[in-house]
Amino acid sequence: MQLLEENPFGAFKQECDRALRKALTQAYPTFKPLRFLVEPPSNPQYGDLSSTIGFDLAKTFQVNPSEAAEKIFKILESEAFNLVSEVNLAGGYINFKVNHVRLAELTFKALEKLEEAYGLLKTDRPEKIIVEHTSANPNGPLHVGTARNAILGDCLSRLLAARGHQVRRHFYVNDMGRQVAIVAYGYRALKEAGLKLEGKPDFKLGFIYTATNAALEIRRLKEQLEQASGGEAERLRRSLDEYVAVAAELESQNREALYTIIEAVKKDSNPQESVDEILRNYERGEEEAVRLVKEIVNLCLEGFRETLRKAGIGFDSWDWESQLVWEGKVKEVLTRLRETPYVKVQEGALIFEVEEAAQTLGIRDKLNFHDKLPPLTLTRRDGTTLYTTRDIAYHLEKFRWADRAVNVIGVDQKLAQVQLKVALVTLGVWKALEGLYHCAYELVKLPGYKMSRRRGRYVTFDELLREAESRAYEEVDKRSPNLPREEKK
RNA sequence: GGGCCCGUAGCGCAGCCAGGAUAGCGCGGCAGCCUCCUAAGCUGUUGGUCGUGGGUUCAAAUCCCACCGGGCCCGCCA
Repeated sequence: MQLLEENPFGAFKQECDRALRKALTQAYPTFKPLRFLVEPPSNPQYGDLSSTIGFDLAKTFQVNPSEAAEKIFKILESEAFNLVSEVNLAGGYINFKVNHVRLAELTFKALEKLEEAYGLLKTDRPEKIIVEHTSANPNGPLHVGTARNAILGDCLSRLLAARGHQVRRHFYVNDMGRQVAIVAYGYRALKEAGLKLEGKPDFKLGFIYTATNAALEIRRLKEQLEQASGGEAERLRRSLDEYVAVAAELESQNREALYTIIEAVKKDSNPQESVDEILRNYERGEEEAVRLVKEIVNLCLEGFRETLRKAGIGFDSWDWESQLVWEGKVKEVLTRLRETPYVKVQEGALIFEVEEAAQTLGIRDKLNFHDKLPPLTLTRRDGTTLYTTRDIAYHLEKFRWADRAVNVIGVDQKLAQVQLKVALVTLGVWKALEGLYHCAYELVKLPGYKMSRRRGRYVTFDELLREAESRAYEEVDKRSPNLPREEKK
């Protein structure tokens, strides 16, 4: 018997449970226990496993708990046990003690047989699971927020794999966002000026992003200020001051690069439009835009990979958002959703009535969302798609292979994840109802410091790793000062 | 305004869904342990009004209600 060979304590537990069930069919044949009847007691002095069966019986049959327990206990006394060394009665409780000699013997045998796999109980029903995690925007280095995501996702993947599931780790490359287009704008300006930055690629791009964003914001705010007055002007001025401060900080890092970008924005008659143009051209698959954006995204991912390697985190697949769009998967989703009765056109935009869909499909109370579900905008008035719309296409792809898709994403995305689930079920992917799992985590908050990607204020994952390493070194050095330098890690 | 999540030892958390015995774990603190192989370790110990107040129950950290404190969401953003 496998349980005995691989999980001796589990066998002990099963033995107790079975004996109790057998006794129950004799003493209380109508009683139907719904879960495991034994659990570890609050205090080990009572035994190794314990059952509160007396109290459960007392409730259903209106009897005294200790009497009910005693009735069961009397039957157990004549039971021939293998791993149980002692059964005792204590009020409504029945406690079991394990035969330690036998258990130890079996445990050592199991260790010999399983070696490192000991204790990792395999599931009876292995599933194909895609864990999507990290998925950071490729416009700067990974920071402590995305680090939390990466570590969580990687741990979860390892646990699921250890359980015997078929796990694939995916990174969703968000290359169609406005943020990437902003980096592309600044990157192009530097390239045209023949300027090359030094350093780790994702850090370089992080600088370019923040600098370009600041330059664009400063110009936009100045233009708006010319026509504003009163409180509105005050608000704009405050915002402007902030970005000027950001620019001043960047100036101390790389003055030449910053001014090259500012000059480019100054010369541009409509820089915002230029950014949008890059975005549009990229979405269209226009050659030059594709070359530019792909170049910077690949550079950024190179930086990500280096950081993640240091943390021992790897991926099986890097899924590009653009691929979904260019292959027509997003269009297909829209076509199929339009055929459902839940999608309507509102002022030119395509709206998916999520609440209505959930109710009609009868999945409303399986969503764990108790407020009215707001509608989801699938396309803007100009026909362009939104993030969640592309995410629907992405998850359709995931579920072609996977039984389950786990998304490690911050709690702030809760609603979007529910909307995504409803959309998937609407498109007939019923396994998404149980299989799409949002592994939500709280956003990282640093005391007295507000992180902001746009303002270039963030603590990077690399810094965190360096800090962890140096603190570990310090600690080891303190405790054993005479060891050689290889004591690192 | 509506909804969701969180509040348990100095810090980080488990236990709550399916209520039971003296509320656990890690870190930290404190006290010990190296004339030989990893002390990068081990042993012991300290430490809690389970956010507050009601209610249900023989029994509440656990269920119900109210309140307090913190976070999040309710975009033609991602």
